[in-house]
Amino acid sequence: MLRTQSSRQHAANALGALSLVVADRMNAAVEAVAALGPSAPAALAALHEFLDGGSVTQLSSVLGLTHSGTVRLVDRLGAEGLVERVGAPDGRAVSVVLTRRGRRMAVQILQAREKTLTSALSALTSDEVDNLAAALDTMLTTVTLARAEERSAHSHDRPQPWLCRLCDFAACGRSEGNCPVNNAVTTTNQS
Amino acid sequence: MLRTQSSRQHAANALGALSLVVADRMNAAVEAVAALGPSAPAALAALHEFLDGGSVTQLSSVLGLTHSGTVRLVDRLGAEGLVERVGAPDGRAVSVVLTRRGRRMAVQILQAREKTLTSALSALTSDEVDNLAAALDTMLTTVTLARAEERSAHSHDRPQPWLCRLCDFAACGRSEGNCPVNNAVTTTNQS
DNA sequence: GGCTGTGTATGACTCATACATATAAACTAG
DNA sequence: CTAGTTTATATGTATGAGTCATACACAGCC
Repeated sequence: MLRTQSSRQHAANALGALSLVVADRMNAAVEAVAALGPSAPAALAALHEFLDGGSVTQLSSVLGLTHSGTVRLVDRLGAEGLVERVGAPDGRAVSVVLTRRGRRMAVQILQAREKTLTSALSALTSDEVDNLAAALDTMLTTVTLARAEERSAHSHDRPQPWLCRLCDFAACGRSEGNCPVNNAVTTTNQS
Repeated sequence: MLRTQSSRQHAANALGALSLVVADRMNAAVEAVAALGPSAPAALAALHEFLDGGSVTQLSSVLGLTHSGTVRLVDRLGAEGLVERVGAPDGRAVSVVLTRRGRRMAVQILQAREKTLTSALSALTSDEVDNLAAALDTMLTTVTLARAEERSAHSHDRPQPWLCRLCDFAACGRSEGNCPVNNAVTTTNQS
């Protein structure tokens, strides 16, 4: 039926517009907090959430940057007193740890992000939010699987940035098994 | 009730993650087509959809670039044979028009965008899509109004990029009055 | 015909990133 | 125990998109 077709098209278009504007607003809110390059907020959030004390290489793969790009980024963050390089047990590796300022800033970043997101939801009723959440989870699963497939199909192209960058792990419900992204990747053993 | 609260938080987080990944994928799909800078696809789409023959200044405000940045962009697009500068009736102005190649590329860009978006929707039933579309429209209205308010509040900061860049006007239903963004701005006389 | 505003282009610079290479530490083989 | 290989980080150089300040070109008005 034609109605279904055009309805899907309208939904697709609205999804594109909303994704663009929400991502724009998140990035703007988040860069206002940490105004070093586009990757800096994601780096701080990642360190705060699960990577504190990690290596530069780990950080680079999370951000989808080259190693050298990540080195420069850590340099900038270090110059602002947001992170520190400390020696790792492995002599050649480096542990990147958040300073107190860095952690505060990471928290601010996550709060700014959440503020823009809840504001977008503000006109929806609780029921609508629940329905929306279900659809979002389904779509996240779909997209996560699609990404994994693309990556394994032609692995020559550049590393993809981490899908959950800027996520708030507590809100996402990862530890309770409610994160669709995490569930999708673990069932197909992708990182 | 706590359940509602945490449910909203989960929804917000999922919205952030999905927006980020969908925007990433759109941009990736679209930059693969036109590998000139991040703004090039949006410029071609805008010219194709509604701005063909427009001036550099108009383009710059649509893209949220400075005028000079837009001049460089038009230079690049021109060097690739995607657009042409032709004299406008006003001697100082310049009409930026798509070449045949440029228009083809714009169409490809919109198709690539639509492909990533429908793929994200693919696991949803028709009913779910309809519900989702309603929620998306509501959220688009909310966000559009929030943007307009911010813009009027402190108009000193840099121009915001156009919310509907990369939109497919046919799919969005703008001409039938179904575009929530357009409806929101016209009721508050913003552009 | 000379001002004043509007539209476009150019030059010098910034900044984040990539690419290629260098250094240094750890593992492994003989 | 020394030599070669792998892994991790750092640096030098280049690129490319964008900004700011400015210059140039035309239009309308007095």
